[in-house]
Amino acid sequence: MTAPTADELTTSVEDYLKAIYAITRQGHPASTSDIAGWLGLSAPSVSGMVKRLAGQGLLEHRPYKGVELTAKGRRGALTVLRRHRIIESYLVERLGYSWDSVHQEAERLEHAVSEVLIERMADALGNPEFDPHGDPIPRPDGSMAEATSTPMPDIAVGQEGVLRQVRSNDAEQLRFIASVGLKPGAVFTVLGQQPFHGPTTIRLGDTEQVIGHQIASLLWCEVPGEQG
Amino acid sequence: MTAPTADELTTSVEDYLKAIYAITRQGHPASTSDIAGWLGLSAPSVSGMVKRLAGQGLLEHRPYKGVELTAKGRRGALTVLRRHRIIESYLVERLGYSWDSVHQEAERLEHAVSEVLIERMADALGNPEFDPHGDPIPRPDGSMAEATSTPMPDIAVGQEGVLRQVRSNDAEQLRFIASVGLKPGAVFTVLGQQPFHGPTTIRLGDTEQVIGHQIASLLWCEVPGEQG
DNA sequence: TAGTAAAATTAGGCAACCCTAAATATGGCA
DNA sequence: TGCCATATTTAGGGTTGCCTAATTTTACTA
Repeated sequence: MTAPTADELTTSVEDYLKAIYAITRQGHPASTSDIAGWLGLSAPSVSGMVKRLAGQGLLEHRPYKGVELTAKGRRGALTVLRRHRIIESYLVERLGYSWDSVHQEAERLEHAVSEVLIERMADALGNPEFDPHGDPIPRPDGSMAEATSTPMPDIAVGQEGVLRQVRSNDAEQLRFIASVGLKPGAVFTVLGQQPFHGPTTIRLGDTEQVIGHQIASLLWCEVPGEQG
Repeated sequence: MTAPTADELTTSVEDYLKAIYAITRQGHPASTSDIAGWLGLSAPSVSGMVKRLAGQGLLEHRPYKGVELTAKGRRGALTVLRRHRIIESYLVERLGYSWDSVHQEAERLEHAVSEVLIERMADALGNPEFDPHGDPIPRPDGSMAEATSTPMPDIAVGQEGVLRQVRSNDAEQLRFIASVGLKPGAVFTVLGQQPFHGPTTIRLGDTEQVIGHQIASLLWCEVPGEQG
């Protein structure tokens, strides 16, 4: 009894949870400097906040080792993530934002929006499972669809892929992409990927194509058998 | 040159400006306790904040006398008010909120929304001049349409009025309102108004009607000659 | 294993805002 | 005109969160 969870996290707390969630996705605990870098804060600020959050039961802190989210912290992070991605989806679908300009707006709104509004937006959109960036949207219960597509530059060399979505509204770009023979459903094999945002080389039918990073990262592809 | 205005007011500051704007609408300066009452804060808190806001050039403070907005302060207040009313309009029009449930949501969003988003929502709605409560929406330049209708309980006794809008989506309520002979365009005279949210008595044609406050405040009316 | 560079934490401060208690100014009434 | 209730402001504190400087821990390397 007494103060059960007192939800209502502050903007700062929500940002920390999101950051830690994103960092720990990689599998290892989040270090103080990881978090500081992610949020653009000084390490001592993070140290202090981490202590407070651990005190609230939102994360587990092993001093000098790093932090991980508790179940409660993860719940908070997923709630914010759902808000963020629903907002992005809504702004793109209903208010004409381009998918690459919504982030900043969502970043501020996600802390101000009520659960009711999020669910109304979600309903209005037909409860989408993926946002305009192709990232899966956490469901209200915290579960999430498997991410099934990947930007072309992230596909391992040698892998075969199927183009699923072209993330651009730019007529010029779309025309170029079509001109090299790529359209949703196209099957290709990745032959090479230069590092440092270099071009991707693919075999498409009988031809080889070299695709610059800017374009390649608009091409979201499914890699057969990638799922668990 | 140098720091021109450094816009970006905090949530608190925006709330103070809105409150002071609303209070000073009545013509007289806003007293510390008026503001405290409006915002639900202690008088000393307001005293302190007033000093800070005056320092920022947002309002003029005559100690022990009260405060008024400067041009800069008024601009801030009208910006927030525009945001608030556009948001309310959008939520009602596009996301199925009832006009009496949007206030709280708008109260939080108005501090998080960008100017771009507000203008997109406004465009999507066809740049409305009035919000779902009948209040005029400040234009981006700060000007505002004249408010031409008033809720029935706010009409002075003896005044004649014309029903312009029934602010309800509730079928029951609409049926009741129609049953007493009221429909948009109906002309009536206010015979009495009990205080403390008491009923309004009107003459409508040959009959007298007593209308409870809940219903009466849904009835937005035009009072001939009220405008300037 | 000692030594040191990097990472993390502690110390000490600051700004925004809010609060209660204590002092002070105002303005109306006797 | 003087007194007093009321309104306002000043004093003194607390919290959240961020920062820089100093200290401590860790972990890698010689």
